[in-house]
Amino acid sequence: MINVMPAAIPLRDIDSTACSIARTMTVIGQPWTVLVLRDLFNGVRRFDELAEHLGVARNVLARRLASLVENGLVERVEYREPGQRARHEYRLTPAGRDLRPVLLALKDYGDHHLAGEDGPPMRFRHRDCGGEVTVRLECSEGHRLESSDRLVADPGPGARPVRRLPAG
Amino acid sequence: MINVMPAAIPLRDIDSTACSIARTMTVIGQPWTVLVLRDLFNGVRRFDELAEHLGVARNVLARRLASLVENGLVERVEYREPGQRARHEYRLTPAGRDLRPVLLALKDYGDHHLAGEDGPPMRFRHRDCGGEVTVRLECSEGHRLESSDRLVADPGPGARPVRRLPAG
DNA sequence: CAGTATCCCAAGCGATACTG
DNA sequence: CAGTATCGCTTGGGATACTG
Repeated sequence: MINVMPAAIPLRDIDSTACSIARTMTVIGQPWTVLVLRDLFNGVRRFDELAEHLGVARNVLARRLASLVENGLVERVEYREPGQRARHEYRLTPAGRDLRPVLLALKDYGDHHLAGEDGPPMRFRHRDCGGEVTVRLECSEGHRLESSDRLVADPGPGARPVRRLPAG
Repeated sequence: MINVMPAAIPLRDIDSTACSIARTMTVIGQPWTVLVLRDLFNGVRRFDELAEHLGVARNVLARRLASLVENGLVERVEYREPGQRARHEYRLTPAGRDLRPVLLALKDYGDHHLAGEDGPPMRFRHRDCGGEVTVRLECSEGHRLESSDRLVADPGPGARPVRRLPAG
């Protein structure tokens, strides 16, 4: 049993933008970004391939990739196949690969609530056994949370009160 | 050991928009939407509260809430405290609550990669034991995936080939 | 309190054309 | 192949004022 400290700052007084969810959204929240990441996870790596598969304007794709590189999620790598001229490709960095649970959670939700009659368009499987992979909630004591209503939020050490404008 | 069928359609030939990730993003991908959901999860329920806490323009908030209601993630409920006049509040529906893993995955990523020196601004704990809750990847055979590179994607039953424009 | 209506303005998408 | 440059146009945010 872990001791739960009383909340110093009520949740609703925490600065809304100093929040890990908000911060992550600033990095992946723009249109196309998540789909670019999905394709990178799926092995689509070259600029033209991405542009065609996504159906996105090329300048937009260039911006998104630049932003992903700038944020350290993707790296641009030059490589040369034997006998070919040099090319470059985009690869997820370790930090980028850490977004896998986000994409998987998005996929799980879509499968459950937005899929057609045919079932999910894509599947993620465990490479070792072929079992279908999903996200689960689990606490540090090893309990699995079947339902998310056993979960409670409170402020952490980095919480900041809302900055209100000084009256006057 | 589950038998893994060979992929009928190569991954990169799957229609990019007929994808559970893309579908979920159409529902929660607009600016502010995820933060509205976060606040609803945290118990902020009334329009003005949301507007003030988020710092969003009121017409924008109205649009976002309407969209969430339309998509079945949120419901608008009228209620009356004794002696008060009627009010209404916004509540997550069961479908909306199913987005919890998405928000938690976003939070986990932000905590690991984008948090300041003070540590995470918010914590999710197991109501029963106080342990910190995180997302995990797990397969249907019960194996936990410590690293996401043990994961492989392939087309599911709902996969559709890219619709190419007929040449001509 | 809980929105709606209106306006202005900036960001940003997509198309197209161009470059190494 | 892999982008960059430019442009027109729409979307959509924010501020403000108004309504039940």
